[in-house]
Amino acid sequence: MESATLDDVASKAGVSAKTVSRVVNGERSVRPQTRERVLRAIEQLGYRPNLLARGLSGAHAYTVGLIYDNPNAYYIIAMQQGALTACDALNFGLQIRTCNSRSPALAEDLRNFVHRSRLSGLVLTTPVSERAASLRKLAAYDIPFVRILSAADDPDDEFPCVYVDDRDAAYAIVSHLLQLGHVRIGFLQGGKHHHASAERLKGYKDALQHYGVPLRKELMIAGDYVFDDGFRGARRLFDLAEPPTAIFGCNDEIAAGALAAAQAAGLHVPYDVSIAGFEDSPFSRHSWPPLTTARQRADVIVERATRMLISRINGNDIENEGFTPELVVRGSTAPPRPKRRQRKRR
Amino acid sequence: MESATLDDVASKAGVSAKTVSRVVNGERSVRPQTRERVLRAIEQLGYRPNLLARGLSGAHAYTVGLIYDNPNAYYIIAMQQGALTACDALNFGLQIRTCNSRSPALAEDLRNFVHRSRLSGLVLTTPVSERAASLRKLAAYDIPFVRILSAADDPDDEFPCVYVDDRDAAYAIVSHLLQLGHVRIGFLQGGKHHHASAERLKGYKDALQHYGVPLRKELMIAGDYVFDDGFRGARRLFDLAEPPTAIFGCNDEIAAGALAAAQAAGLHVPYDVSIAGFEDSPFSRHSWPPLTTARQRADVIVERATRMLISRINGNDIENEGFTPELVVRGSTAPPRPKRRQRKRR
DNA sequence: TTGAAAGCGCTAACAC
DNA sequence: GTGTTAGCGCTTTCAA
Repeated sequence: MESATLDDVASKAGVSAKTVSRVVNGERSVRPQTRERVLRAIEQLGYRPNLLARGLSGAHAYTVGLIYDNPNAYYIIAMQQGALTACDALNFGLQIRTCNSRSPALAEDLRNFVHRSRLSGLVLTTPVSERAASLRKLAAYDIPFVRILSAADDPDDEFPCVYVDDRDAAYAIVSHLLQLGHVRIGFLQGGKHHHASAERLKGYKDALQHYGVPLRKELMIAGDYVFDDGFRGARRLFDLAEPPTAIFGCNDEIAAGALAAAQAAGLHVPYDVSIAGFEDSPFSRHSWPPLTTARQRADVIVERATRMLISRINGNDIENEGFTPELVVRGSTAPPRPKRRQRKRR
Repeated sequence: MESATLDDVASKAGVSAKTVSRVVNGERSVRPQTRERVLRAIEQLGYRPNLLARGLSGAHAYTVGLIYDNPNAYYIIAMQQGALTACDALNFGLQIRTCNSRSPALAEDLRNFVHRSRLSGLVLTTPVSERAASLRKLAAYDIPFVRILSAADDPDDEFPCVYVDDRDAAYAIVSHLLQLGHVRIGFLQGGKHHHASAERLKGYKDALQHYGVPLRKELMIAGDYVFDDGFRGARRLFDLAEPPTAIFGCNDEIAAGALAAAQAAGLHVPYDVSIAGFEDSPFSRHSWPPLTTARQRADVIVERATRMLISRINGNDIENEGFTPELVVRGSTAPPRPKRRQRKRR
């Protein structure tokens, strides 16, 4: 009942163990005909390589690490799911690890982790993937990695990546609000140590500019990706002499905080104020009203990154790829109340 | 830089490799004095056992599996955290796996998983842990496991477990509502394939009975542990000729659905209706108002279960242990509005 | 393009 | 109590 061994396959296919090993690992130097025979034997015996033996014997453990520094449970689960899908498909193991992306010893911590488990490489998610100095050290340690990062274009630098166009997605959300007729749109920023925060802010600014709406400092509130900052930030916006008619929170948790603040202030969403988030966590569907947001397929993105990483480890480089989160309109956004007449451009 | 090997430690301590192995694995038959010497050498060399070699060589891989069939991201993350804490402390690896607890092939799926990775044992969370027939098969396959289950008392059957007293916790929540003066208390049930649902229902009934409040069929609504069922169930309650003044949702997601339904119906929580949940997910703090709930320390519970499992694998059985989730009162519950005079007992 | 031999770091089984 | 020997299933030389 235990899985067949490499030797079993070898004798069944009438070749040596080493040849089977070559086929399993996709090495070139096997005659197609031989490869066929081996593959058939593998199929028939239901052979699956023993990761422990591979790892013990080889230069690396045929296992990749997924690194994150993120408190968002939904996001983590989605990423794990994506990484697992790729690893299962490619016969790799997966190790999961949190880290402190702001630690000065980040690169050393990751190196220890890699060496201890003899990992083949790392998938680095934001914001770990944005610590440039640490990345250079990792490269110097000869640790393969693929980054997931926030960028409007392929950075096309020395390190491979999957890039997510947060700017364009934020632009789409703010455009949606502008098209509904909103002019005063509050922006609750995310933590400064995420590059995505700056990108989303750019998207916000670009959209306003494109629609000819002047930027107002008092409508842009600093904060972090947490409920409480969304709550406090929104309250500050509501307290303005001329409060915004719409608020864009840099992620769903911030938006949920803003929603709570609106409710606490006796405001009706979306009639008194529209609120939009970012991420499409289940969270955004579980509020009332449900949140307009940008669907970020963390599972797909991480699966892609993991496949890129494993390909690289196997010696086949794959080109960088980009994703753009997609606007999802729900009940939390609606046209502003027609108090006084509002200009609507374009 | 790579970790020292067992042989390194052995030669440093002036003993054989096997003796070091014995010390590392906590076997009895080592003279304290020898053990001391070995431990010192381990310390000095910063030795950490190579899990791959252990697994390849030994009867099992010194790795346990955490099995769940649960869509709740917060819950999963908390469980992973707890399992990881225990595994790190005890030098075990951890593999994480979802499964379909209702599959007829559950036991076979788990066996394949265990054999493929040569796992040492499994931590089974609800509802996987409640599939009695599959459990018996696992035991027949000689796969060690520890269950986490919902029970008011130690079941004291043939299989080890950590038991969570959902009944008592539900009793506490309903008592809290009764003490506030609520008499008509709606109950939104959780999915029938979770034993916890039945336990929480019992707690609800027990509390009503204890306070002399008659049970009303129309206040108890069937459903599953999802937002939509909470929403729909609450709406049915609001539509009653005499709607409840309080609602107890079987978990936080159900309660969030009820909260949304209240808001959609223009009801103010807690002034028009009180709502309580169960679980203390971050979720319950991120709604408005925040939810009264029962704090279920999934991380602590799973850590305990994992430690029990590893102890058993090492041959030292540990007694079953129970936990009771603790009432957390937040803004979503308050005394009912004094419409007409309400009897208050006890 | 393929194969033979050696060994990864550890534990099992058995000796002493 | 402690040491010895063999071998887990695979990859890495290196040779054919």
